[in-house]
Amino acid sequence: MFHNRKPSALSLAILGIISLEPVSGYDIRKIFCTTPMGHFSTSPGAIYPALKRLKENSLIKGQIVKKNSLRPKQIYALTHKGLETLKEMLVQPVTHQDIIWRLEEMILQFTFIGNLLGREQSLRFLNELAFCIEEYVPTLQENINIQRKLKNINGAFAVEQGLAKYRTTARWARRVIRELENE
Amino acid sequence: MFHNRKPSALSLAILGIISLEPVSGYDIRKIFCTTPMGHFSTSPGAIYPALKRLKENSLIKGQIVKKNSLRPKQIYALTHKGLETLKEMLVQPVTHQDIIWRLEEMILQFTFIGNLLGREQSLRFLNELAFCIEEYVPTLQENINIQRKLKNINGAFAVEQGLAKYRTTARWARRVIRELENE
DNA sequence: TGAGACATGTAATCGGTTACATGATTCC
DNA sequence: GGAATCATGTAACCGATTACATGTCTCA
Repeated sequence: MFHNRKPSALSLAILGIISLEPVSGYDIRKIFCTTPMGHFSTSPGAIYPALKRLKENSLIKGQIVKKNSLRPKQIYALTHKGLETLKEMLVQPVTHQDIIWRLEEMILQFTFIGNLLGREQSLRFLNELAFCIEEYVPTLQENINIQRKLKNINGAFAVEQGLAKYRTTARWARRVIRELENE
Repeated sequence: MFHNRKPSALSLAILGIISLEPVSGYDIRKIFCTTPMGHFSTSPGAIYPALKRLKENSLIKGQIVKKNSLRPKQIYALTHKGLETLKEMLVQPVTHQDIIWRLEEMILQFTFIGNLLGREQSLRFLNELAFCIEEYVPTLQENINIQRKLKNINGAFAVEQGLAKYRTTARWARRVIRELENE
């Protein structure tokens, strides 16, 4: 895992949550159920197997609270390897592909960058994000024109929605950059 | 399929594309590769199996072009059942859950509503979408306050991004409603 | 002492990703 | 006749969903 393939968004979210403070599987599920992070699944059938995989790959370790119980409760913490892996993931440059296919995951990454890597990396990340989006916007604009020429009215409207969302995200990034710089 | 479970977003996209005009699998893939609809996979390993399933469920039928060939080329069209199924999916009311978990899919649906069901249904859909989003916004706002209280600075910023995106989508919907009404 | 929240998990199924394989057509 | 593009598919793998199962603690 993570050597040969990208982690799922859910695994990343779990690693990030655990990096803030050690928690149990149930705690993680509660966070997913009560915050927008729940966007990446709230199902125990996804969360517990994901924890199992992370543990098998030595990215997290579980401390068993109630011993001698048929229902062992575990508190998970990052291992050294887990922390390094997470940090390495968070310093990766933002790519064109990322903003097309994984924008939500990028925002998730930003959440953890502040805590683990500090302001400078947050700024680096936001600048790259804004740059990639601004680079992508003309492509969408062109696509709107194509849809209009094809008389695909709703299609053109739909792409406009995508465009508006990207613009909003770029503006958000620029605003947060200013706020972080003025601290 | 579709009797007992929701179709995947990819299946819906394929049905919608075919509803516009009969096309081959390759044509579909080209559309995915060259438009933002590609958000729902561009991989032949997803598209061809999806076509196969749709065909097995009699939602589409394929007309074989080159007969007696080892590589039969097929042009797919909706069956009566397929058209009815698609229409039925598109008249479903927009729910709270939809805008949290499937917003992109909702926009995709809007693309096809105009062609298949006309202006009135487009307006119905957009009104429901805007209403659900506006209902959801306060929840996000509250979550931002919670994150701030927890001193989770980047977390608060991240939720702000989600909020801004929802607001943008609601404004987009309201704007498109006005444009459709003034036609 | 029973209800409900806390807490952890498994099994069946399904669909997407990646990588691979292969045939058909076009054009130089 | 070779390269590129058109065109259709399969196989291994993986992770998410749904539904189910079960144990534990708290408090009225």
